[in-house]
Amino acid sequence: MGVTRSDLFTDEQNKIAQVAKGLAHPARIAIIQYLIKVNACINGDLVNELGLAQATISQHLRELKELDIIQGTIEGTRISYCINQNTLKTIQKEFNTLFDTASKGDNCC
Amino acid sequence: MGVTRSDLFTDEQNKIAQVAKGLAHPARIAIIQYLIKVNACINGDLVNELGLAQATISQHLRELKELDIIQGTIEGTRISYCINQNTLKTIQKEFNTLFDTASKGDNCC
DNA sequence: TTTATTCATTGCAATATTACGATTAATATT
DNA sequence: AATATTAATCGTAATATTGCAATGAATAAA
Repeated sequence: MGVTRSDLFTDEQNKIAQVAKGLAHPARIAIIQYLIKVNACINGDLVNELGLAQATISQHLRELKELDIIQGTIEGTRISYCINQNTLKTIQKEFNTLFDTASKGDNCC
Repeated sequence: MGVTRSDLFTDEQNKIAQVAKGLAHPARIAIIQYLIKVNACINGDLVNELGLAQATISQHLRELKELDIIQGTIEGTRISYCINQNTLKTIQKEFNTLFDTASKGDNCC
């Protein structure tokens, strides 16, 4: 065990959970917020900004990149990272869909 | 290591990450969706619905309860669970705040 | 060419999460 | 009282995540 039984759930449920997992670390929230603020930056900037080791930042960036929340452009020895606004908009819609249906029901117990 | 350095981040960043972590499992998404659909249900209903063991469902319910996303009312030997709509609305606002600022900037790299 | 800069990757240790059987506690039912 | 139902909790195993030092690869600068 220790492994999520994703076979038991719908693609939609797995997808939302996966995105939520991508947002489930304050460093990754901080990276997203910083990228929104400065539009684009490199790994080294985030190391200074967040105070985590370079390898750790790199790991968080990879996770965000795998979810297509950010993208990177090679510039010599540097890689310029930025937000993928389309993905973020899609995620926002998915969360809102989940939340909106809740406010329609009667209250409860 | 293996422990999140939450001291490095703002309360807001930690809070959003914590909520995201609560949503970061398909079973918990499924529980939320099911509760929205049927308004209220008990642990046993979710065991049948999701196909996970009773102890596992109980664990997921506790996590959702700790985040105040759901609440439970004791009814004899049963506990009736339901969505806490206020919390869900607050969460929705927090996520939208995070995402909305992103669409204002220039695109990027 | 040598050195510096930048970042991904690897390997490891510490901790967290997921899942479930077994047990316990509490209330209903007979 | 004895039994059934329901769900929390405990203990344990398997796996995932977090963090960092060290290394490697790639380009830039001297």
